[in-house]
Amino acid sequence: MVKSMLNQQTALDLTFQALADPGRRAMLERLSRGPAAVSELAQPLTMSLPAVLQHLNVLETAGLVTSQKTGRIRTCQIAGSGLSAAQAWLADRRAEWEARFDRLETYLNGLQEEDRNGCV
Amino acid sequence: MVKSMLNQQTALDLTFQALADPGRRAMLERLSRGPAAVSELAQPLTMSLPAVLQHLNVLETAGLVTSQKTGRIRTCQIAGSGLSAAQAWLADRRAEWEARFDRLETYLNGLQEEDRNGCV
DNA sequence: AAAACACATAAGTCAACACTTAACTATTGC
DNA sequence: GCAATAGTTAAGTGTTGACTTATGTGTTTT
Repeated sequence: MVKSMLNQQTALDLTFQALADPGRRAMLERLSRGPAAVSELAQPLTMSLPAVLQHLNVLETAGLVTSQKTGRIRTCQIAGSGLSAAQAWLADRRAEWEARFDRLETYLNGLQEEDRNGCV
Repeated sequence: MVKSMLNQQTALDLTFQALADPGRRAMLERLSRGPAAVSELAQPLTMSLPAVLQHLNVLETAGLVTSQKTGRIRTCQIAGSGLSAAQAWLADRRAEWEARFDRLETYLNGLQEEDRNGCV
């Protein structure tokens, strides 16, 4: 369990790191609209093919993309599950923050109420 | 409009980059439970104070945290809006992916139907 | 006023990233 | 079989990132 927690933290590192690059995000955007070959992913990007391969590797290591090769063509697809860990982390933080925000609001409303009742 | 789009991409870069570090995520986790002073953020982390300040700077530049100084104490708080851009991007990708997945499923069901009807 | 506190800035180091070009390997089409 | 295609691997380079220590600046406390 301890190990899985550490792994999870590392997984989040890899995920957010992977998402931090605009080229990689562009690749993910393309893949979210359907599978694509490596050269298809490379086409809109202004970089060499080896560079694209390296980015692809980052995405695969992060579990955001899977690929398999048939013949001389490697077909890549997005891995929906990879995105959800990142999404969940963000949602958790927002939820906690908003809960705090709501409590603060309630507290302030309480103060206002006391004020109206002449309590100092 | 072009400029704002570029800025937004840069903003996502900064956001995901900021989220990629476990120390910074720890700081955000702490801040999602309420405001904190710099040394309070630093306390659980095994690094020097200047390092924490640098991380804090990254978080502020990414718009994930705000802070103001009163006296000799700088109080930091999470900026909920900063997280939402990242959340939105992830949600968009997932939505597109899931829509495609659903269409595929529908298509496969259609094939199965045809099969049952003896169509080849 | 002196000491302690809470942060801030500077400068330097070491590793990780994002590329590049060059050379190589397996398919596929002719 | 030979050439073109699609991807792969290796090695090198410049930049950025994550720290560090040393030193400096206001602000309280005593």
